[in-house]
Amino acid sequence: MPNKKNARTRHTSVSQRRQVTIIEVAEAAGVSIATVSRVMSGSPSVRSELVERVRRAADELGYRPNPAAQRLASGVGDTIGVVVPNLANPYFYDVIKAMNIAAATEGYQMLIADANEDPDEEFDLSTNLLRQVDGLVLVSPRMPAASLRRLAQENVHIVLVNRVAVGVGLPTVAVDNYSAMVEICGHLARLGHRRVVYLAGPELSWQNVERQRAVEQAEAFGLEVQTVPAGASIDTGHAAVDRALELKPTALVSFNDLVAFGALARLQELGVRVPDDVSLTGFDDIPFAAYVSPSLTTANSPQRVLGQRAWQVLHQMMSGAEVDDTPLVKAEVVIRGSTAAPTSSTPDRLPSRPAAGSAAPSVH
Amino acid sequence: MPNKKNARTRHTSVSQRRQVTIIEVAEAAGVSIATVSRVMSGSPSVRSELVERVRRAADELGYRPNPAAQRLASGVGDTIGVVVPNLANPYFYDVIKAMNIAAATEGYQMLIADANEDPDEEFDLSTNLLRQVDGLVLVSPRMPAASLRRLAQENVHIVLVNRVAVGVGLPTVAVDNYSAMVEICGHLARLGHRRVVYLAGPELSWQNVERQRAVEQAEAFGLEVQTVPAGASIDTGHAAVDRALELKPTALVSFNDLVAFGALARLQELGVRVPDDVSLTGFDDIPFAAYVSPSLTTANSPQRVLGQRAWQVLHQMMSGAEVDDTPLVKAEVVIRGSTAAPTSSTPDRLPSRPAAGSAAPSVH
DNA sequence: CTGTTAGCGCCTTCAA
DNA sequence: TTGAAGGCGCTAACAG
Repeated sequence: MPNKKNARTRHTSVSQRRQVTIIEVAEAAGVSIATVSRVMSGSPSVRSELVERVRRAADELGYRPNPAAQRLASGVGDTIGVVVPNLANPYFYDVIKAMNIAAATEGYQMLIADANEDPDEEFDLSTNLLRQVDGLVLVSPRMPAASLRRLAQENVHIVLVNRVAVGVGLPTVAVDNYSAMVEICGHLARLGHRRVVYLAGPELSWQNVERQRAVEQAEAFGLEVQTVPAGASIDTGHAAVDRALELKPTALVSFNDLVAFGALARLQELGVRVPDDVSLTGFDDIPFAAYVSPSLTTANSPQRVLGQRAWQVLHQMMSGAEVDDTPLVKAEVVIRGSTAAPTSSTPDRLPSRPAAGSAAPSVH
Repeated sequence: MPNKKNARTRHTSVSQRRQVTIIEVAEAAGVSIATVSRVMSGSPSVRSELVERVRRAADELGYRPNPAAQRLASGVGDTIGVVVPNLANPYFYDVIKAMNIAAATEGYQMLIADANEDPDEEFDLSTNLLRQVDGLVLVSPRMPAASLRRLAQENVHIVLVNRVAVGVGLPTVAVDNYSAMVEICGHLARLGHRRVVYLAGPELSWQNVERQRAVEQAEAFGLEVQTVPAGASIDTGHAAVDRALELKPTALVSFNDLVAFGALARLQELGVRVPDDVSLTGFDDIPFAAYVSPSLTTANSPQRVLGQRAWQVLHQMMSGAEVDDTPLVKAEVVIRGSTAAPTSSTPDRLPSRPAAGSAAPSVH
């Protein structure tokens, strides 16, 4: 508890009024606190006259139950926790937003934690949240399976999003990354591409593992695949391009859209044209993928569905229902302007200018 | 409390263990619960030998204090609430993320609520959150001043972000929208633009009021300004373009970047070239503004600073410190590719094709 | 420095 | 259908 009570600033002029408790309501209504409690929780076994009286007293006094007390007494609350690797990634927002809406519909609130792409922090935040929420959603967790297993042992309901962990016994909601990525590679192969570089995501990311597996699998289609480590954000994509180009690929396959954006910016700085000189693909189809230029060929990972389903599963667990193991969610490949057939004259030497003029976007 | 306890699914195989309480730790360590409490809260007045014994007992048993009980007993907690109009707007990401990081550094957690651009829900969510958090941040609230005033009366610390409300007595952290928008208009005027349409944001948004005020003020520069209502999201921008074009402007000034993105997409569908046929500006400089094509002229609203400052102010209030009224944060205008001098041949009739080929991004 | 003891506000048997 | 009373787990005086 980092806090002290009883603060006062020149902004808080009005005399702070204490919390209205159930006792005051009971007195005002001339009933016992038990009755008030019953009325507040909508118990049917209260004479309607009393219900009326209590209701009136309650909102005249502006009574609102104290959640901490409710939770302490009843053992349950109305909030769920969510841990994400990085709050700055739009991909997660859609998942979170969908989840939040679904949860709010049933009266639940959301405690959010940002792990900053750090697996250890992820675990710490999770254990911490565990104590105060009724359910926990881990979105794309990077923490090791052993950590997940420890969490699974705890007395809280947990669901995993976009992380399939075998032998952990946690229900999972995930996208079929593999198939979609195979399709993307197939698309490139059909266009006539041969040399492809995969701009890899975070090593510990299940999604990265799946996508990379697919890309490598694509060698069966005659693609020659090499991998360059990048990450999950715009700047890692930007930074990885130079190494990737040394391998003289005709196409760059990015871990996700953000990496692709970064790569695109760098390519433009270098004067390498997309898709004329090199094709580029993303993954996730975040809302901006359609608005960059050239618009990005990517795979539409249905975030909203994921979010809704995650809540649905969690809710099932919390209400003691049997949990359906949900199948992988399909991701649709979206062909846009950033991919095309390779030209015969793949540039063997690159332009030496470090950056084009004012048109070149700067990366922060 | 929407919840029931005691759920069981085929996933939760291990026998759920009860919460370890302070009593068990006390017994295991052979001390009183008061001592355990002291040790856990780092009180200096405990013999180091006992500290040691308690610590060992605590983590052997895996003891973690129950936050609900702590909060009930002490009256304070360690979580702050945040209400945003729309979680899907990237503008808010950075504000939230910065705030979250700052708060986490001091041991605070974040309860998030999405008001879905609905002022009433905003108020409800706020009053609800009020009961269970130690501080509340309202980001760009659209609710009426009267509602804010009621909230201000409550026994919680509140800070406003990007909403200046006079006579409400709530500390505020905000961007200087007005000056930046005046600058944007000046930029257009210097380029030689005369007829400008403002794609307005949400009516109840203070930021919109400020930006619109600035645009209208720009008539002093010789700009002829007309306003078309749009909103705060991509699709509202997309939808507003047709009406805007009827006014035959040489430049479109958008409420924010998202609206500009939507407008850009629609303009491209119509075959109207940016900036050749019409210039376009945004506001906020979200990370993607540099990556669309043409890259967007906009104003860099320093979200991170806002987030940090919001936390700083809130923290000051919560710790009873005097609150500095912070001055408006300056927004820098960023000139990019979407603005240029108007050509003499402003298209009087538009191309009739409803949409260009595969290059036209689709809006969802 | 340490232990005892009231509560914090509410829920929930258990009787009536 | 209602009320009385015992906790929920912890903090914070207050004694010693």
